[in-house]
Formats: sequence, structure tokens, C-alpha cells
Amino acid sequence: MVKSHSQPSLSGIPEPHSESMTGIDLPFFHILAPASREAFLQSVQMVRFPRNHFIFQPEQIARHAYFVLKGAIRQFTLADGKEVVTRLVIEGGFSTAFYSFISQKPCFEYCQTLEEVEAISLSRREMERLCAEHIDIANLERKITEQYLIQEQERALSLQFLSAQERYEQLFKQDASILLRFPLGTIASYLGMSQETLSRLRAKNI
Amino acid sequence: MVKSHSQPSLSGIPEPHSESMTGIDLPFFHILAPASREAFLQSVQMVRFPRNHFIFQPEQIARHAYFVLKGAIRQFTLADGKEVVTRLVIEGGFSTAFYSFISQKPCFEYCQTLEEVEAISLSRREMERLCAEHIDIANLERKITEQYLIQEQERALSLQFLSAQERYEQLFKQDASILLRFPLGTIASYLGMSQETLSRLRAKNI
DNA sequence: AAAAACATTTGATGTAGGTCAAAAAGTATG
DNA sequence: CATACTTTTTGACCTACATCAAATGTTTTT
Repeated sequence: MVKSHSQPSLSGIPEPHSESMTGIDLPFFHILAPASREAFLQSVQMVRFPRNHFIFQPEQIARHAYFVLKGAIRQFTLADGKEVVTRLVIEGGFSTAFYSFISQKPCFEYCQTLEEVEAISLSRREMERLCAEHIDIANLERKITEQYLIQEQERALSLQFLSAQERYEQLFKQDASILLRFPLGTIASYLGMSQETLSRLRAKNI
Repeated sequence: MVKSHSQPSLSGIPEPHSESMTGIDLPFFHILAPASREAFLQSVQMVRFPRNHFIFQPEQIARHAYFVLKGAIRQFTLADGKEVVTRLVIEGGFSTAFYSFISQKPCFEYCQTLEEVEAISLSRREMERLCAEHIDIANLERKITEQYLIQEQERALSLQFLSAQERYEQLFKQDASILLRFPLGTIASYLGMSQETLSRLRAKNI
């Protein structure tokens, strides 16, 4: 268990820059009834994390999920001292340690900002309260979870039977913007291959 | 796209043996309010599929999800004529082509019974209706989806960085009963390795 | 119970992609 | 702008696992 990152800030508790949310307009907002929208806004906060900040670390419980408005986050675990990247998040995506956020048990992954991040934060506790009181929020959360289920399923499938080359091409087609935002080693790990292999693939395909 | 299975029955529409559901007690039932429980029972049906029946096939839309009470199901796709097993379901699990069920777009997987199957069937349409009307059902479905999200995430992670040996051991620990219900080739494919490799692993570990 | 069909094992061989090491390119810092 | 640090590339070599093929074992059918 080696930490190989420069100056991690370890708090994990995003207090410093929290701001009012009045007037924010989110992509999934139009689905909600006005009352639900109002309640939702009451429950979330704007947060800002500096570059290279660790939002979560193993052993902590992921009490919040973040909807990223700006910046880039990578999530990873350590396996025999090697980083295994589990998720890459940029604008428009949710970042949290899903297992921990869902079960409220200690997480096993790191969640690190690579750029300054601006996000909307919702705690699991508030999420449960909102879902218990607002049926449209419960269904919105259900739909979002469904989308992530599909995404994880696709990821598993591509790791199961695509070659390194094919996995790279797939990411290139689906999400080329990701390739520009993260260092090569990070993308390689996310794709389940070594850095050297990804570098060679890239050279071959120009 | 080669079909390599004996006598698939292709209907996909489970009419033959549907039965009344009065008095059924499901594991997740106690969470629901009596009214929701009642509505739920009104919406589901008991179905039975014979051995080697294809519940779904590619191009079809998965209009139902099945909660398996008895029997075993394997789901797979064909990639260059080779079967890639995506999901193994026995008693207590849900079987559906998640992508298709969620999006109501054509599915890409086969869903085949290996034994006679007895299941509770819920259509996507009814599910949406129930979730729109009963907040506790919406939250129950959310929780179930969350569990499957975690499961898929674990599967992706193990395919990403565990060796064939380790993946086998993990399945052995977590779900040994699966190993007894499905043929070796099916399990090997599910674990992302060749049949021969799994056979050799098993021989080594006695 | 013999024949056919299917599932598993075992052996020989090939290869995609891993690891290690060093060079080259790019970026940050005093 | 020169030094240090990080990231990416390139090359040589190696290994885990795939593929192919044949033998053995097991279940189903007649």
C-alpha cells in the first residue's frame, strides 16, 4: 500500500468553499416537480476541490456523491502497490465510491482530483430523505442508477472479451474527450492494460 | 452469428403457464406497505419455462424482468461466433437483458434456461407504473438496481486486474453454488477465460 | 447396452500483452 | 535557461493464457 501522489490533502470533508445553490439549472432538473426541485436545491451544496485533492480514501465512508460541473477526477484502488483505475469522471458525470456510497461501508478506492473541481454535493443521508419524500426524485435516482448499471456492464463485457486494441478503439469512439483529459498511464490502467501497450497501440494507429 | 443450441423455443412471450400469485411471499416484500404489496401482486405473474428455452434473443426487446424462484439461466452474446457469457442466474436472482429492459431498445444477448425455470415476471411497463404510483416500490427498485450496479462493478474490476486463477478463486469463495449448477465451459466464459484454462486451474487446486 | 452426442481433460504449440530497463520528450522549478 | 522531475516511447525478453487437436469421461438416445 504505497501512496505515490504528491501532496494529497486528506480531509475528505468538503467544507471550505461551499456556496448557495440558488438559480442553478441541472440537466436532469426539468423532470422534477417544482416542490421536488426546491427540496433538492435545499439539500445540495456547491463544493470546490483543489487540484490533486483526495476526496475519498480507503477506510473512509463515501457519505457524498458529486455531480461534476468542472474539472476531472480519477478513482483507483491499490492492488499489490499498483494503481488500478476504476473510473474517470469529467464534467457531467457523477463521482463517488459507489460501493461505499450505496452500502455506507468503508470504501476501498481513492478518489482524486486531477484538476480543480467544481461539483454539486449530495449526501447519502439527504438523498435517502429526498427519495423517501419525493417520488419523482426516487425515480430520477433510479434512472441514474440504471444508466450507471448499463455503463458498468459494458465495461465488464469489454474487459471480458475485447483485445487491448479493441478496448482502446471503443473508448476512442465513445468518449474521445476522456483521452485528452487524463495522462496515458491512467487511461491504460482504466482500460486494463499496461502503459507501454497503450503507447504502442497509439503509435500504430497514428 | 451462428446458433449452436438444440431446439430453442423462440416465442419469448411467457404465456403458457402463467398462474395466479395470491399468497406468494417474496424476500423483499416486508419493506412494502400493504397497498403497494397488493398493487405489486396485481402486476406480476408466475411463469414457467421449459429446459433449454430462449427467453430472449438479440433484436428482441426485453419487456420483462424475471425473479427466479427455481431453475438456472445463462445469458450470453455471440462475438465472432463465440459465446460470451454475461450473467448466470439461479434461485433468488433477477434475469433480464438489463440494457434492453432499461432502455427498451433491442437487446444484444441471449437468455437461455438450462433447467426448467419458475419465475415471477414483471413487465417494464408495469414496473414504471408501479414506480410512478408507489414511492416505496420506486425505492425498492432503486435499491435492487444499486445492488446490481455494485455487482457489475466488482465483475469489471476482477476482469480488469485479477489473474484467471484469482478470478476462479473469487467466484469459488463468493458463490460456490454457481459452480455446481453450470457446465464448466459456461463458467469459464463467464470468468473471461477458456474452458481449458479453467479445467487446468481446477485440476491444480484439486 | 451400443451408439451418438456432449463435456471435460490433457498435451503441444503460439501469441498478446506483461515486465524491465533505458532513451526521449515534455513540463515544471529555482 | 538550466536542472530536475514526470510522462511517454522504444526495445528486448518473458509468461499467462489462448488455440488446436486428440484422448477420456459422461450423459442421452435408440
